[in-house]
Amino acid sequence: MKFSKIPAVTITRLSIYSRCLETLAQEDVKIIASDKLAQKCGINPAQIRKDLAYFGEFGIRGVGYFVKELLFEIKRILGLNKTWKMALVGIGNLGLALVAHENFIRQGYEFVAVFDVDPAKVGRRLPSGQVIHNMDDLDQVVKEKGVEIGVIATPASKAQSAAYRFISAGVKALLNFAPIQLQVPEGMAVENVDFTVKLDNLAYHLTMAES
Amino acid sequence: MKFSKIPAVTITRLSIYSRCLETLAQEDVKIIASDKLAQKCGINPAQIRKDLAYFGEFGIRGVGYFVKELLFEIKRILGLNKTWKMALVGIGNLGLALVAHENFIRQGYEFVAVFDVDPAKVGRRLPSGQVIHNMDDLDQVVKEKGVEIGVIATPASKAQSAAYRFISAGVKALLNFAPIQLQVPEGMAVENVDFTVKLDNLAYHLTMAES
DNA sequence: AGATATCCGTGCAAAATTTCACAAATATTG
DNA sequence: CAATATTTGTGAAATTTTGCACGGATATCT
Ligand SMILES: NC(=O)c1ccc[n+]([C@@H]2O[C@H](COP(=O)([O-])OP(=O)(O)OC[C@H]3O[C@@H](n4cnc5c(N)ncnc54)[C@H](O)[C@@H]3O)[C@@H](O)[C@H]2O)c1
Ligand SMILES: NC(=O)c1ccc[n+]([C@@H]2O[C@H](COP(=O)([O-])OP(=O)(O)OC[C@H]3O[C@@H](n4cnc5c(N)ncnc54)[C@H](O)[C@@H]3O)[C@@H](O)[C@H]2O)c1
Repeated sequence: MKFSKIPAVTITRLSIYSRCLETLAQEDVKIIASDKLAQKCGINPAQIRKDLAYFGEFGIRGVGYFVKELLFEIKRILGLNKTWKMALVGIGNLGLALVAHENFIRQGYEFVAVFDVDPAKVGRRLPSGQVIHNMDDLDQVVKEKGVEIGVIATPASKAQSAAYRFISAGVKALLNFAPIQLQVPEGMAVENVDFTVKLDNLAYHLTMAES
Repeated sequence: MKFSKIPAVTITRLSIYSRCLETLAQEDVKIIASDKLAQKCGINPAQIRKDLAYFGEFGIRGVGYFVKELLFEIKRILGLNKTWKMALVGIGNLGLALVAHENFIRQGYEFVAVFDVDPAKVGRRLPSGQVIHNMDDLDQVVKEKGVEIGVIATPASKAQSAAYRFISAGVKALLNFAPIQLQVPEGMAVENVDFTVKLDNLAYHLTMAES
């Protein structure tokens, strides 16, 4: 496990570069310099070069980077040269939007199973094809389908227990939409998506700007 | 404008502390030490004290912090002693979930208007009460209702134009759900909520953990 | 009351991250 | 082909952020 010393922000930025490069590739841009890419991402150009330097040399001096090649390399680094299998717990308002979102599959992420406790929902088939499973079947279904990433979209009060279910089924990565800090064993990867934190940042900024 | 030297991460953490303190208040915990709070948030206790020190002294040595008092102070710092008025553009799958989310109002954020281009949607009233406006009315409605935060949930290709609309209507803060980097004038506050970036982080972690 | 334990606020050092600036490599121009 | 212009990759400096460790304030125990 060469966890080495690569900063988490670097990974986050790689993801942003990848996004940007995808757009450029669509626009049929062949080559791009770190300056231009930096401008597009709102990031310092030296930063981009430093980030890439953790993983190798991908550019040509005096020229720049081949868009497609760099995109391919970044995706390889991030592990996006495969499709990751996700399962969702809590198919409410947000869960439905997530499962319906067809961009995920294009990015290499697929919902292979969904779960809920609501008896009115369990057993129904979603427009995207998945049948809503009972929570009792989580362990079995997760193992059967080889789920790698667990997505939690239950009410906050149920998120921790949902996390435990995933953990004991052997899932090693969680994406949590509930506004709580999950307690997980060492070695688990947890990412929180928290809209309110972002809103609070905006509120602070607006409040400061006034004074 | 005393933008001072307060790190953005500090603001983000304040938001997390506030979340945690709210839970504690509900559990009727009166007093908490930085060590305990730190544990709950997965953060170093000195960090918490440092963060708070930017804004004043809120604790009592040998005792800790009064939960309710600290919560109040943090909310005041973040500017949450008022309700912020938001408008949403793009009432699709995600937009519907956002508008339906009743936690926002509890946290001090309210959707006072929603917009879309789809003629089939414009004019309809949502269960949460708002009528879907045409994009042409954005400028007027935003000014009329005093919208302070613009939320963008359109397809990525339309997000920049939606941003322009908000900007020219005088909105100073944007919450962007589309997976692109918005170009905005100096002084605007923009926060991106990007699920895929989070997923990419998980994918990287899982890929590394294997080797 | 004195001794002991707890815990905040903060100076300072360490660690992490960002940015600069320049050599080296490639391209272009006259 | 030499001179000039780009642009990467990277060491070193600058900046930011984190974490330690301790003085001082408060509480508790004997
Ligand atoms: N909707 C949003 O825009 C939004 C925004 C920010 C955060 N969130 C967070 O996302 C989560 C989901 O939000 P939502 O709006 O979809 O809520 P919701 O109430 O619409 O849906 C929750 C779903 O979880 C299911 N559920 C409840 N308990 C469960 C359990 N123990 N196991 C499995 N499933 C269970 C419910 O049956 C329901 O289908 C919440 O934590 C919310 O705070 C949502
Ligand atoms: N649904 C998700 O879970 C999810 C996840 C990650 C990111 N996103 C992003 O959020 C955004 C919205 O996603 P969605 O799933 O709700 O998409 P959607 O297609 O369901 O909804 C988009 C809505 O925007 C409206 N719209 C289109 N062009 C517009 C314009 N010019 N002005 C105003 N409104 C316009 C459409 O009529 C539609 O109602 C997208 O950028 C998407 O990439 C969504």
